[in-house]
Amino acid sequence: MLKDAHDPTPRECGECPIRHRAVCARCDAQELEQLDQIKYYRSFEAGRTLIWAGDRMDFVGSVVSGIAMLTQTLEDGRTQMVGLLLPSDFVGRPGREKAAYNVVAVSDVVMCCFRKHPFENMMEKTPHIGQRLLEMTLDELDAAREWMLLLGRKTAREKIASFLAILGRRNAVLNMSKAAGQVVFDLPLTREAMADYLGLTLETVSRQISALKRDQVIHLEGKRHVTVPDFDRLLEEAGDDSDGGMLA
Amino acid sequence: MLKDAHDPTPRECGECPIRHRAVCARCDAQELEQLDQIKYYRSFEAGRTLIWAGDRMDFVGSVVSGIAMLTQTLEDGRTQMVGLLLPSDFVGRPGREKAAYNVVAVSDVVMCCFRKHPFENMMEKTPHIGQRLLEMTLDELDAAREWMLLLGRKTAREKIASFLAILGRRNAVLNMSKAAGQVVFDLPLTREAMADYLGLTLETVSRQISALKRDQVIHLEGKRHVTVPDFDRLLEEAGDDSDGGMLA
DNA sequence: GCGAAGCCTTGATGCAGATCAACTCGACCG
DNA sequence: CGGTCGAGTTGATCTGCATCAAGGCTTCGC
Repeated sequence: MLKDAHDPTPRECGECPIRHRAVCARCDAQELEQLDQIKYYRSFEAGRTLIWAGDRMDFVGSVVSGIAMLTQTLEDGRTQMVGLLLPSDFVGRPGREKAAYNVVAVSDVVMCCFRKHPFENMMEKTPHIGQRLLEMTLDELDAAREWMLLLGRKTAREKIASFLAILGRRNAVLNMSKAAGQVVFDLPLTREAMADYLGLTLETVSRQISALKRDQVIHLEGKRHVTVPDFDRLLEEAGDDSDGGMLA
Repeated sequence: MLKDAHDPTPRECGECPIRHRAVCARCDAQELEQLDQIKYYRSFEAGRTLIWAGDRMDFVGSVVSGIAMLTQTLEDGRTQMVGLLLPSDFVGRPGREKAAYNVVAVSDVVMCCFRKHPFENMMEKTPHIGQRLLEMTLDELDAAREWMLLLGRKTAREKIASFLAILGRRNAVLNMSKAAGQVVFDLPLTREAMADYLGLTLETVSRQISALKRDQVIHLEGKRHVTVPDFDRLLEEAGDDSDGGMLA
C-alpha cells in the first residue's frame, strides 16, 4: 500500500468541519467518544486512487475535506464517473466486503475512516446513525437519478450547462448569492474529469465551454474561474424544468 | 382522481407474495398488525400513471405485483426512465411531501400503500424498518450507478445486450437456469419503454434487437419472447467486466 | 532560459444513432 | 369481414459528437 501524502491533521470531533452534516450528525458527546475509538484520519494527494474496485474494504468513512470521485470502467478503458464526493459524503457500504467502485482524489483529500466491523456493530446499537445514513443515501439516489436524465437525454451543451448550474447552485447557497443573479465559482474538475462525469469526450467539453463563453452565458477567467452573469439564462440552457425543483 | 382499474384483491400480510422481501421483511406478527392498521391496497391497469411528479404524496408503499417505472421528463417531452419497480420495491420517500418522479404502470400493478404520517411514526419506533429500507436504497443506488455507466459510455448494441442480460440473470435465478447456459424470458417492456430505459430511440432499439437476432446472439419468438442460447456470449456483447460482479 | 509534461483549445473528418417516413402484423370491434 | 389502432420493423437521410491530429499556455526541474 502506498504511503499517504503527509500525516493527516489530527482533530477532535468537536472541531470537525463536517461534524453536523456527516453520518455522525446526530451523535451526542458520548457516542462521539465511541466513534473516536474506532476512527482514524488519512490524507491523500490529488490524483491518487484511494480505493480500487474489487479491493477488500476494512473501513467505511466520510470525506472531511477535498473532493473525490467514484468511477466505473469498461475493460477497454471507457470510464464513467458515478459519484462526486464532497465533504461530509459517505464512502463504502456497511455489510459489504469489497469495494464496488474506484475512488479517486480530485483534489487533496482528508478522510475520516471508521473500522468497518466496529462501525457496523455501533450502527446496530445506535439507530440514528443508520437513519442519518438512510437520509444521505436517499439524497444520493435522487442525485443519481437526476444524473441519469442528463446522461440519457441531454445534449452536450445542456450537459455542460447543467453541470455549471449544479456548481453554481451549491456555491450560491454558501455565498448567499451576491447581488442579482451574479454567481461566481471555480471548476473543481479537469476537462477530462468533467467528460467522465457527463459521458462526453474532453474535446467536446472544451468546445461546449468555449461556445457558452462565446454566447455570453458564462465568462471565464483563466481555465477554471467562472462567472455567470444571468443564472436564469444558464438554467434555460440546462434544459430542465426551470425552478430547480427544490423538493421537501 | 381517476378510478382504479378494479377493486384490489384484499389480502393478509401472512399470504402476501412479497412478505419477506419488502420493507416489512423483518416485521413480527405484532408489527404486521400495526402496519395493517395503516395500509390499503390499490390496483392500476397497465399504462396508467400512478403518480405525477410534483403531486402531493400522502402515502408510501410497495409494489406487490406487476411492474412500474419511474420516469423524468424535460419540458420538450424527452423522457428518461430512472427506476424500474418490481414486486417488493418501495415507492416514495419518507419525509418528502411531493413526488419527485412520475410512476407509470407497465403491466397491471397492485400496490400496498401505507399512510405516510403513520408510517413515518412507525419507522421512528421500529428501527429495523428503516434498516431494511436502507439496504433496499443502497441496492437501488448500486443499480443506478451501473445504469449510469450504461447510459454514459455504452454503445446502442451494448445497451441492449446489457438490458437483456439483466432480465436474463433475474430469470435465471428464479428458474434455476435450465441446462447449460440456455436462458429464456419475456420482455416486460415495449420498445418505447426500453428506449426510455436505455437513452435511445425506439427505432434504434428495434434495429439493435434485429441485429442481435441476425447475429444469433438471441432468438425471438413473436415480439417479446427471447431465448439466449449462450449467455456468456450475451455478456461479452454487453461489454462489462464479465463475471457479473456479484458483490457481497 | 530551455525542454518536458499536463492541461487545454481548435480544426478536419467520420460515423453511430437520431430523425423522418413508409410499411407490416396482430388484436380488437362493429 | 373490413376497418382501425397500437406496436414493431425497416429504409433513407441528416447531424451531433467522437476521433484523429496539431498546436498553445503554464508549470516545473535543471
